[in-house]
Amino acid sequence: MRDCFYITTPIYYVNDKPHIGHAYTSIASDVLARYQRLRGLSCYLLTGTDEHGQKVAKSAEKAGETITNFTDRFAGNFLSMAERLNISHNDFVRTSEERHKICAQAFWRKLEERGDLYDKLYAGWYAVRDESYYDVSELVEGSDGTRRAPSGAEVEWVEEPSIFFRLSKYRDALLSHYDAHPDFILPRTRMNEVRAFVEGDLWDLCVSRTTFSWGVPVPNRSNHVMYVWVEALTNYLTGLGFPDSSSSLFKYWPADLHMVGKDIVRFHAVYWPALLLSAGLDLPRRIFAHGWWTNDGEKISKSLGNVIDPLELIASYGLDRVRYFLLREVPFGEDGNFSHSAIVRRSNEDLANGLGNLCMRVLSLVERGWKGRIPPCGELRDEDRALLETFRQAESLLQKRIEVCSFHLALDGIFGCLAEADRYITREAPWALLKNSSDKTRAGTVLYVLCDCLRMAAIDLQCFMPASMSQLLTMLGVSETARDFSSRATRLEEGGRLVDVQAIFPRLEREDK
RNA sequence: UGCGGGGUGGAGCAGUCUGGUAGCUCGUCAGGCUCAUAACCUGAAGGUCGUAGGUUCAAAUCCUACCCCCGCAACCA
Repeated sequence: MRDCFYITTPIYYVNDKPHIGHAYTSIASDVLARYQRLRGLSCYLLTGTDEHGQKVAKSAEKAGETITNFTDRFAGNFLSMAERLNISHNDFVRTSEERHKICAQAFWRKLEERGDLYDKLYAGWYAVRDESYYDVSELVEGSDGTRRAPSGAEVEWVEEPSIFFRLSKYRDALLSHYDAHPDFILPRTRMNEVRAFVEGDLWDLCVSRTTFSWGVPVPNRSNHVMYVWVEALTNYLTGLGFPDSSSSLFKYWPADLHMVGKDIVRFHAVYWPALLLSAGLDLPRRIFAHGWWTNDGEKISKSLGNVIDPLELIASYGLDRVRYFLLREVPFGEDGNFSHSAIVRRSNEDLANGLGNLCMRVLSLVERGWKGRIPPCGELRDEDRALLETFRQAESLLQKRIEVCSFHLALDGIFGCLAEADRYITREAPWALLKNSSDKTRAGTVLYVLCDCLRMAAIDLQCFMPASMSQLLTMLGVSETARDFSSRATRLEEGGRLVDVQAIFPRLEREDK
């Protein structure tokens, strides 16, 4: 088995400030990265910004800034978002960087060497706004009688010398790859969409532009810049030092997972694999396309003014509640609805009443009866072993679910164990045992079992809520070096001292909004 | 028209791929506990799983037809 793992987020387009969708993609990727690291794999997580294209150039102009100032400013926003979200990325690629230019151009030469690029005078309908060409069959008539792209963008007849990539040549190779790797694109519905697209007519892709210059120049063709998508996708290689194959990072290729939003599946599942085949590089192992958020049932859009700022959410609720909510509330891959009442409810029911309260009821008894030291574990009864076994077995279930990005089920499984622990403590009633000095040994055993279960749950939950679970593990006296999955099999040290016990996830006031 | 998503007890959802006693959270009602973050535990009421056919020993789950709801200018995960 490979001992390393490579996960990427998309590179975010720097045209505006980060919103909940960017945060969502990054958090999901981060959970996976942390999970793999806790399993002992060396995991590389890459994120960054996409800074080229006519739209950025125009936005900068509109803002009265130089392009460099403009992109610095917005890239800074995305970088600081990553920090505020506690994203454990290893690198942050900006496509305006020199190393990216080197990478994209080297990649281009590979396509050229393969003979997959050719010149052709392009004559057709072009939408400036989409930076995309459209076949006449795709055009629709607008209400004013003009021709428009499917997106509604105005199109104009353009004739320009262009460079094409032989995408059509890779149609069969793509289809057989999909056949051989049914989990290449998840969820399955997205795979079906992609397959339908490829099974239809797959045209060659126009991959250069001469109408603007804010992009990576095509090698030896100074008046052409690369089509943004072809260039942008190569960021996943830039991050590993491509084309320097001696780079120590190159062992991470191919990517184990490209995390993307459902809107950019086609670029990742069709164009990118075809380009990689042409360049003679291995294909990524998986592409996961997640869904979108609505806000109180409404589509999120700037014109409706209901954009959700992730930084405001963190300020209101705290980071780990937000991370938990986003991944627990909705089956990953589907669209979901955000509302303030929903995040308050999740926080209170699951985190405060469930996990937080259980911790407090266990730890306060330990403080009271054993002066804050983990009690000795006496003879285990069947019910004790059963609970411990529940938590031990949770690991394999967690793995299966994380493997396919079923975050909501992964969390549900862990919280199901915690609910079992709540039933156990009620049944065993250690507070009652504690009243009788002859039963203290038994009470200690029950609490020991519970502390050990909390330890395992906290280890499992670290990837979702790193800061709070680190706090909990510290509280339990678990050393920094005993918090990975291999430590799960060890036992909590008897007599270990609890540290700084306090309520995690205090209840939130219900917000009726 | 088309494309995509969805219709499961009062609310929000899971389960549908791989058919086999209809499940979760919230809410309601009745008990219990009193260690705990007014938390926790037990029990109850409440659903012909959009409709109609079909396949099957068996269908929320597979097949067919139909009905209804949401989204589809731009920005955008």
